[in-house]
This record gives sequence, C-alpha cells and structure tokens, in this order.
Amino acid sequence: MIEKMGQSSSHRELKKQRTRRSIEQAALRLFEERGFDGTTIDDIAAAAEIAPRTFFHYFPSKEDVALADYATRLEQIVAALKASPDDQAPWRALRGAFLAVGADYETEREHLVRRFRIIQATPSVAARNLQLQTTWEEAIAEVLADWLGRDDPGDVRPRLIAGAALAAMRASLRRWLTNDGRSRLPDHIAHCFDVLGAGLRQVARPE
Amino acid sequence: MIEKMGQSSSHRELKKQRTRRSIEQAALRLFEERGFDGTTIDDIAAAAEIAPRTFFHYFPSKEDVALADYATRLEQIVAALKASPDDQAPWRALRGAFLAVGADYETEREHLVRRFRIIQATPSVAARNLQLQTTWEEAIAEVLADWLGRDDPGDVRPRLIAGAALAAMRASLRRWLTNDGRSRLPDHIAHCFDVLGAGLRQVARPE
DNA sequence: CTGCAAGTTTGCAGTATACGCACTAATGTG
DNA sequence: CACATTAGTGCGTATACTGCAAACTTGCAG
Repeated sequence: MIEKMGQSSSHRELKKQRTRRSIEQAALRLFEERGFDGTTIDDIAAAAEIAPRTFFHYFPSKEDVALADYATRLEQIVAALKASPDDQAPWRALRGAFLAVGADYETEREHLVRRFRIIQATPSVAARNLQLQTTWEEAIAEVLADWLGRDDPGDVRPRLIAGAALAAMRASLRRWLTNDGRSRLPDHIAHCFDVLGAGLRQVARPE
Repeated sequence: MIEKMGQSSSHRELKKQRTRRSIEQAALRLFEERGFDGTTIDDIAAAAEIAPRTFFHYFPSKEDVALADYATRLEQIVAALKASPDDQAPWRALRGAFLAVGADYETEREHLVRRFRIIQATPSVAARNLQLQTTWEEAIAEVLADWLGRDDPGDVRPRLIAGAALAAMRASLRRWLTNDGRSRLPDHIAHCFDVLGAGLRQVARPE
C-alpha cells in the first residue's frame, strides 16, 4: 500500500478540493474588496470558515492563493509540446502549444482579468508570478534540450528559446488584459510568436 | 534651496555610503557562511555595527541587500540605448547596449558569482531579482516605444522585444555563471542576440 | 563657539506571515 | 467495531517589517 497518492478515497479528496476552492474564492473576493495587503490570513480563514492555521495546509503563502492553478497550466503546455509531431520545427511547436493555452484562457477571461488586477496592484504577487513562470521556463527548456540534442550541456538555446516564448506569452497576455480581454488572445500570441520567428533584426524604426 | 537631493554636504553623504557598503559586505559574507535564510537582520546589524532598525533606512528588505546596485545598471543600459545612433536598427542598438553591460560585468566576476549563488539557492531572492528585471523591461520598452512610434498604444512590440532582450541576457548570464564565469560573457550575449535577431524559425532539430 | 535646524540613528511597541508540534476529530479500512 | 490515517485545530515562536518619538550627530549662521 505504498501507492495511492493524491486521492485516497475520493470522498476525502472531494472535501479537500471543496475547501481549497472555498479558500480560493473567499480570498479573491476579499482581495478585490480590500486589496491584497489589506487582507490578512485571518480574514481569509474567517471568510472560508476554517482555522487560520489550516490555511497553510492548502497554500504555502498568501501570494499563492492569488496564483492558484498555475501548475496545471504548465502540465498542459508541456503535454502539448511533447505531443507535437517529431518533424515539426521547435518554434512552430511552441507556437502551437501556447496558442492552445491561449484559446483556453479565453474561456475564463473573467477570472483572469480579476487576477491580473491583483497582480498589477501588488508587487509581491507579481514577484511570485514571475517565479512560477521560471518553473515553466525550466520545464520548457528541458523539452527543448531533448529536441536540440543534449551533447553540449552548455547550449544556451533551450533556455533562450524558452525565455523568448514566455516573453511572447507575457506580452500577449498583457496586451489582452489591459483592455479587459476584449481582443482576441490567440491573435496576439500568434503575432508575437511570428515576430520572434521572423527575427528581431527585421523590426525597424519608421523612417 | 529646494535642490540638493542626493548629497547634502558630501561628508554626511560619504558616511552614509560607507555604512551602506558596510551593511552590504557584512550581509553578503553572512549569506555565504550561513545561507540567506539562516541569516537574520539582527545578525547583519550586529556584523555591520548598526542597530537593527537602521538596516531598513538603507534597504527596504533583506532581499534587496543581496541585489544592491541593480538600479545603476539599468541607468547604464538606458543611457547606452539613448546614445545609440538614430539610424541604427532597434535590435542592433539593444545588442550594443547589453554587450557593453556584459563587458562591464566581467570586471567584477567575483562579486557576481557570489551573488548568483545566493540567488540560485534562495527563492525569495530569485523572485526579487525577477521583479527588478521587470523594472528594466519597463524602461527599455519605453525607449523602444519612442523608436517604433507611439501612434498605436496597443503595439506589443516594445514589451515583446524588451522581454526578448532580457531573456537573452538571462540566458547568457546563466551560461556564464554556471561555470563560474570562466567563459566570455560578451560572446554569449552576442550569440543570444544573434539567434533572436536571425529568427527562431531557423532553429531546427538535428536530423 | 554657541545655539538652532536638519538629518541620522536608535529603541520600543506592534502587526503579519509562516512554521513546528501536539492534540482532536473525522473517516475510510479490515 | 477497533484501528490507522489524515484533515483540521490551537498554541507558541521566530522573523520581517513599520510607525513613532526620543536621542544623538552634524552643518551652519550669527
């Protein structure tokens, strides 16, 4: 009985997930009402009807509540990457994977806009956000290293390209969210990836 | 007498600078000895011979001591950018500015390697580091917006390109520092900028 | 060289995050 | 039903950081 990690009896697990959601929703609501810094763990605990101590069984920090569900996104990207055809060019594969995520994002525009506001308004959350993106970069760079060959461990390209892809995603997201998600996110993503794909040398100042 | 910010009487100012250095050096030494988390503000204050409260007159957080002098670097880059010839392509100008910074970095390899170790080992410092890089990105994007035209406020290119440049810098720095700075940093930077300049479409898997 | 104004350092009290630990309660299992 | 596991709780504590006011230092004008 060493196995069975994650969900023990599916009933317990369900309750846990419900509590988790409850904390998350209570927290987000309070963050919007009083701001991130104006909300204490105690406030969240009270609103979610749990003991303050319990909060930390679900989230390692207050910042992480505002940024929940990032890990799953990562899995989505990496999965999409690994599923891409073997003969596809790396940048093309990345473009496809991020486009898929972008399409997915549009389905929960509402949620993302709210979170974006919190990130914008609170440096500590922004910092944690970037830190999580580093995790993505790491994972993507791993996949790229597989593709580009691991003979040279000093090859900068995996990290460079992963970093560029995330920069494209960030720029697209920002563009999308600054007008509350009224434009088409996948269009932005495609555009950003294409600019980087064609080469930054080509970007010129207007005459 | 509204002016004269920065240095009041040059003697006061000198003392302040000395205290600042003292704190910085004491802190870095302790961070290496006991690790970042294993060092308290009280420890640093004791080692620097100041009161704990005084620490916060010099640095807003413990993380910032480990990352001192980042603001000045930023000014160096932005200055180099603005000094670049008007007819130079944006990416070329960025390449030049970052190469200059890279050359500068090599002169204090020692210092940077130590700091890099702390960043690597301590998530909170890594987070703050990224946050500061966002400041750079912002400033660089501003300059790019000037160059590319401000007619379309929704133009993603300034942020995209600034983000790409910083990704190039990060990848180069990482490559350089993971072997303790024994390779040539400017070479890495030039290479990364050239890859992005030529276009990521061109990067192919080995057959 | 004296006294005043401005700036710097300090101590103290307070708030909030986060963790370790032990204890209780719930719950699924044999 | 007894038992093992694990969620949830309460308590104590370490630490970062802030506000405030008192003490001290320094530069300067008279």
